[in-house]
Amino acid sequence: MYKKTMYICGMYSKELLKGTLKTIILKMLSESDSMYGYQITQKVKEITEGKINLTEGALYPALHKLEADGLLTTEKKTVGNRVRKYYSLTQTGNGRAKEKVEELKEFMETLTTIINITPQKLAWQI
Amino acid sequence: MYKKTMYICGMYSKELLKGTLKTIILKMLSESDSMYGYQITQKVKEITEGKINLTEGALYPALHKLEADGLLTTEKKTVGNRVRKYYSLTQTGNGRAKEKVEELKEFMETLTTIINITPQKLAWQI
DNA sequence: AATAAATGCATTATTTTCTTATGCATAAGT
DNA sequence: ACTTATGCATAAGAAAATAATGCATTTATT
Repeated sequence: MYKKTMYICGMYSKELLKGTLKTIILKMLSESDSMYGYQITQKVKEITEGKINLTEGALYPALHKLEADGLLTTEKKTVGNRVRKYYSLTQTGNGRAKEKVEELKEFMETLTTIINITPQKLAWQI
Repeated sequence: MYKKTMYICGMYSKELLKGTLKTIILKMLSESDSMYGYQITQKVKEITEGKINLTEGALYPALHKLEADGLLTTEKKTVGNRVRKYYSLTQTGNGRAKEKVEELKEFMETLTTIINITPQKLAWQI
């Protein structure tokens, strides 16, 4: 039996993670020379204290897409008897990583303004 | 001709908005007795200074879904010759709104920790 | 007066993206 | 022996958004 106990993606409503996956991947890779898929999931889990668990079904397609888009390059390394596929940012990918992180920051600021509005500020009708 | 110049959804990468739409809707409604669809789009646009423009194709299905889930009730009002469909939170919806906003806040905090990590903190290999 | 733009509802086809489940394979712990 | 962890990956299905429609009224512009 090769039953695999897959974590559901994160402790949050999974919905929220949508759209942020690629940014997270790019950010992780921008902080390291290279990482392999499983390593990314573990590192994200560690940093977020288990709050975000990337699923493989989401991660690998995303990595492949980023590679196809020329943002990542890959290199296979055999460690012991295991093959790891290391991903690293291309020059383009490095630029894109910065852009995406900036974009996410701005978006979070905007969301904050929505969340912080008080009934007073809304207390008028169009 | 009834050409409609629809805005692309927001100035941000549309991806990011995914998963946050319902939370935004619930938050807006929690600050007002009732709002109609178009009003929500305009209010969000105003608050975010044009950075988030909700599209109708996303908004209305989301509103209908929230209503079907018992979080919203609707009431049609005729203003002039126009019919507006006003949405307001049910008691359940009010509770859910608070939950979703809290969840979003926590998620943003988690994202911040990812974004703020420095190369130093990552400078080790698994 | 005619035209364009804005206001207001809504649906549909398509695409994107994620979840869930599956599959194989090795290593390490119990 | 069996389970858990490590490591890659694909595929079916669901979910949610985009983009494009459609209709009708009102307001602003020319």
